[in-house]
Amino acid sequence: MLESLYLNLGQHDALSDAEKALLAGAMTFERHFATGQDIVASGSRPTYSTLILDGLAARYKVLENGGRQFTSLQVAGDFVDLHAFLLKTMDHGIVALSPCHVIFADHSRLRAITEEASHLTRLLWLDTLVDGAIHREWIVAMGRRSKTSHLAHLVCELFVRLQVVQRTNGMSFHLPLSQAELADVLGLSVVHMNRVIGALRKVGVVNWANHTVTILDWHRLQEIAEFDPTYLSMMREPR
Amino acid sequence: MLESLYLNLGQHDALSDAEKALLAGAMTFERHFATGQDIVASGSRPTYSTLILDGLAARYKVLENGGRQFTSLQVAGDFVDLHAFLLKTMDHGIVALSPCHVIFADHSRLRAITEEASHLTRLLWLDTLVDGAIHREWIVAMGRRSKTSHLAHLVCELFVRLQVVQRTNGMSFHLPLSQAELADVLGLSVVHMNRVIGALRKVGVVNWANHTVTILDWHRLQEIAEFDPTYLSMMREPR
DNA sequence: GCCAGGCATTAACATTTGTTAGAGTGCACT
DNA sequence: AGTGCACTCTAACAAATGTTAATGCCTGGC
Repeated sequence: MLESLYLNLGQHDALSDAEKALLAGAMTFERHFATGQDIVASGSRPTYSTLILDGLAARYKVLENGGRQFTSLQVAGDFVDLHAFLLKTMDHGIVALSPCHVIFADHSRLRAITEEASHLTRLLWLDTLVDGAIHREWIVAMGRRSKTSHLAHLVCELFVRLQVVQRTNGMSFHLPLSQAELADVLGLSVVHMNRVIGALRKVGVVNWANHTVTILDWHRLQEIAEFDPTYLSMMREPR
Repeated sequence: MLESLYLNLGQHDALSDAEKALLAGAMTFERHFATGQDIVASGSRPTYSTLILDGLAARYKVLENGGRQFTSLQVAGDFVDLHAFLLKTMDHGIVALSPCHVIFADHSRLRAITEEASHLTRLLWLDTLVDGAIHREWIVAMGRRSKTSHLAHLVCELFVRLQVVQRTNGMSFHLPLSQAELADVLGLSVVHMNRVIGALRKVGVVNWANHTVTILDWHRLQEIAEFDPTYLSMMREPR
């Protein structure tokens, strides 16, 4: 059940069986969310953190003019709101972008982990630090990359992250995002989003149809994106 | 010496004297950096984390075309690279934007804190989570705010953060950033940065001269920015 | 099979933002 | 006082991006 979490945390450092048991023991009940449903509401003060077992979700903020911006995409094995364990109040919402199967980890049990299992605590902390590293990469992409490069970077990042939790299929992966939703990731209008996707298709490095992305030329895609996976900390080493 | 750190961490939850002593015990030597010097190099693997005692620094990445993007601004009381304690490898650089007085905290002693002081560990973790929350707010600003609103938001954020560590003077604060550097924060060209600053000046909510920002109409500035400080977690509560 | 609704795509035009170039300003150094 | 330099500010034009609107395609419900 928690395989994807073990794969996600375990990519950074070895996870012992005892630690896996502690994580499993922190879990409470499961739940399914339909596409478009809010998994966590902005302004709420959750007493548990949500782990995605399967599906795609996103953090987002909505502005007064109605504009929406996604600040992260979350896949299987990701805690969507582990930060709320200490931040307490959600300053943004989390929405299901596909049918999502999730399980909730109780904050009081996470707290017990911080008191009794320092190595596991560091791994959970690290998980939120990688989140932050991804945020920084998005800031760079939004500020200084061309839009084509930004999109290419997103494809690279998602491919690598999905590969860790075994949700890729060869060089393909499922990306159930409409162009309007993608526009809310890159901060573009829908029309321009369409142009940018067209441009990336035109260079021939990806095939993008039916919500499935197939990478045709990984090397060239990585070049266009200037993608360097260092920020994902995928090296297994003592933490 | 560590007053600004105590103020920064202590805004979220009470810091005991014992915890202050643990923090002080983690510190090793101090150092001064001149404006423009790199405090931490991209790609390095530091064995200590850097706390700013005074000055302004920034995290940044440089792209192949020479473009630079700042991903955060760090003020007194901030650890600029606490994340490197667990991420290990720096995927970005940190540069001094003013003369910086810093002190280094040894990673082995931080590790000891995670093993012996769970509440303090949570506060340090929280510190990095607030970092992440600020990143998300920047993503929203870059993607969906007008440039004027983005700039106004930055001014609000810096004012509030500097107030916590007592680096404001009434409604003024020192902001030693050239327009070119500011452009690397917002992801704009220098020319357009100049236009945007002009626009914010024109509405009359700030006075901006000699690297000093004075907020003339806080209420209106906050409105332009749609600034909601929730993300900074400034409420003191058990963590 | 027909229809309604969501989504992708394109066109025409408006607005924002970037680029290049140059003028003005203040300050450190001689 | 004169010079050089970094920074601010402006102008003119080019390129990127947004807006509005329309078209076509697919799919689920009937």
